[in-house]
Amino acid sequence: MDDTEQRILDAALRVFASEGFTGATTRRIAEEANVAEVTLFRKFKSKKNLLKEVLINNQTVFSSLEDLFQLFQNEKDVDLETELRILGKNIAKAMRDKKKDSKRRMFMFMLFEEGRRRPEVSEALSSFLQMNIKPLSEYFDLQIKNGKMRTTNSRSAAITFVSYFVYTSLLREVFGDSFFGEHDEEIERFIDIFTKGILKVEEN
Amino acid sequence: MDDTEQRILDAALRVFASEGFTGATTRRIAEEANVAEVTLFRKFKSKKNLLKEVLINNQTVFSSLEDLFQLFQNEKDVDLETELRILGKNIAKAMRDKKKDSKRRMFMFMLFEEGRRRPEVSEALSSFLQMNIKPLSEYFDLQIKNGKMRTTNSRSAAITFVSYFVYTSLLREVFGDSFFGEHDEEIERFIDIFTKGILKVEEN
DNA sequence: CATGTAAGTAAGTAATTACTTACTTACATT
DNA sequence: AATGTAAGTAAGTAATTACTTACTTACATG
Repeated sequence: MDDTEQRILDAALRVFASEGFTGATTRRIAEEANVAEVTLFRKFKSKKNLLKEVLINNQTVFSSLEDLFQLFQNEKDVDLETELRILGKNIAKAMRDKKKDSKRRMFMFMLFEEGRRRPEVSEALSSFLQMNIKPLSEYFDLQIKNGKMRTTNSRSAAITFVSYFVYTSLLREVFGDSFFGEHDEEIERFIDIFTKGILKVEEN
Repeated sequence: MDDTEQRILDAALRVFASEGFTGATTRRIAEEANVAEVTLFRKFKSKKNLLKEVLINNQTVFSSLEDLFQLFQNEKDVDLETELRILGKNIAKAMRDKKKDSKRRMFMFMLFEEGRRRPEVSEALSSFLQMNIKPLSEYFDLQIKNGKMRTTNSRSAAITFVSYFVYTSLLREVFGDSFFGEHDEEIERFIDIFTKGILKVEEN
């Protein structure tokens, strides 16, 4: 809505993401937003409240996974493995491409730290995570119904899937690409395991 | 070695874990260790240096996964799924039981945050993660050789396995047990997916 | 032109915090 | 008994930080 407010919110997201909540200073946020520090306090009473507003401001944006799924819901003739492979690569691509997304991921990560101490934060974080896991669960339920997926707990499958992407994107953020090799190949291997499992199947 | 030093190191681990590096104060650490603040500075020049020493002090302790594997290396007649199930539950148990471990996990988690800004920290963290992933990879390589596991990239398998436990233990730490249900059941379901995959297998 | 609004400038306050200095106490070793 | 060592006490410094107050400037609207 308000240009100044939005600039402060954006700057806060960036600074919180890179410095953590405790490490972020209101001065630095104000600088980054090109406003006087006092303006920040006029608009958002306190630093704590600013964090809360950043959370509210980004709630819809955070649920980016949801969009990606809409691509798939209707096509019933593609096999599941291919579909997941495409999905995985899209997620990875979305993570890699947008610099803004990197900030958002780091912000989310900061929320984990902060959430341990502040219940409001952990609540917001929880609902965000549910937002990612829920559509994935529903997608898996659909696949089970369509007979493409064996009967497993869809939520567990979703958590397993999300675990991998959250964890590896975290590692990439901290260590750069040195920790593993090529992004897409790594994902291929994960999808292979996720779909087919690691067990050797006896051939009859 | 030195009782006082060790008490400070232990206290630092706890406080860093619960407050983060920036949030932790030297006063609080000193209190927690029952020493005068000045003693802390005499022993460990600076707060930064204290973090470094905590890292060094806990390097061996962190590689707890390694111990768990020694249980398995020799038994060749147990099937892989059962073995992994037991391993998974042991990891979960180790995470749940020891309060000290909770602090260590949170400390590790703090390192992720801090590692983005301090290369020495991310280095230490990296070598710790390798310590967990490496024995697991080797274990998988052995299973492949023994014909119990199909040929996949063992490192990818290890990362997938570790992802799940890191991510879920993180969630449990932040949200308590409310986020998912019973620990052991959840792990059963993960192992089921990890070993057999989610795809429906055509029956001939 | 008058008034209200959104923003800035400048200065400051009170608390916190990493870290220091100077001196003291308690204890162990020679 | 003398000396060294590890620890404490007390006080303080310089910087930072969240947040406030008082006043000013620029602009838009009636």
